[in-house]
Amino acid sequence: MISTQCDCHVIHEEIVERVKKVMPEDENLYDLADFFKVFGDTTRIKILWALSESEMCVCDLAVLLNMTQSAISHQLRVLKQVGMVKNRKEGKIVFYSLDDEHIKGILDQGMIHINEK
Amino acid sequence: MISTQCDCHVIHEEIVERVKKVMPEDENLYDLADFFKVFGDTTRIKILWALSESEMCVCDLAVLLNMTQSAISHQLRVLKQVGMVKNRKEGKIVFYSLDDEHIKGILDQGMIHINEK
DNA sequence: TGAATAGTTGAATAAGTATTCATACGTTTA
DNA sequence: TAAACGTATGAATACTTATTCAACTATTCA
Repeated sequence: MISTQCDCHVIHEEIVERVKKVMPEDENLYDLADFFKVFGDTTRIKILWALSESEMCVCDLAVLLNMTQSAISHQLRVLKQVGMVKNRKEGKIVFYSLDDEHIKGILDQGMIHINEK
Repeated sequence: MISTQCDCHVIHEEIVERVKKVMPEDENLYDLADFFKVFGDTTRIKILWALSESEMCVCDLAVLLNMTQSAISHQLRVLKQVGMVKNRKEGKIVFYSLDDEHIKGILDQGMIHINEK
């Protein structure tokens, strides 16, 4: 037992029990946090936003974001691992594009939200 | 100029220019990443999910999440700073609740998304 | 007033992560 | 085949951040 620092949860027992029942499984909440974590980085946000507009190669993205190819490549790897982008090879050039039709919607909704605040 | 490692962006100049035009301001994208970053932590996700069900005091949350009051308190501070939760005091007890009606919708949408994958 | 309770806070620690650098890989072209 | 190009990758570094610990505030109650 970690948290027995105070006793008011005994008084609020009904509330705590009720909330406990509607809480999703720990594993799902962990996955959910991991999902949002991907959007919690400016570089990845920019890459996703760019790709929502057009397929682009690594070099294009590096120029667009004014960053090194290496940094972009590392982040593309993260995005591919979580299934948000896919790629195709054309000679030496690797073109990346979105692999999830919900991405733009999520970005848009987030943007609407922060503009409301 | 950071990224002049390759030249294919010259060939793709039209694409890069077009994407550049639709990209939101850097500041907005930074804010957007910060917004999602809040959801990118299991503890905060759990707190938000719990509060979406019921107002709760710090102690209740600590018991529910099996964490120390201190850890919960620190995260509640973060959530309050970004305007996601508010609190009211009743004697010694501080009750927290959601201060943003979109939170539950965003959590739900995220959950639907990861369950689809 | 003094002890107990609920919560907050600052500093320290530990864990995670974004970028850089150097290098390696695969493809094209001279 | 050698050089050049576009990309990927591993290790190192620097930075961020979640939790813990100890101390502190504010409120209640005996």
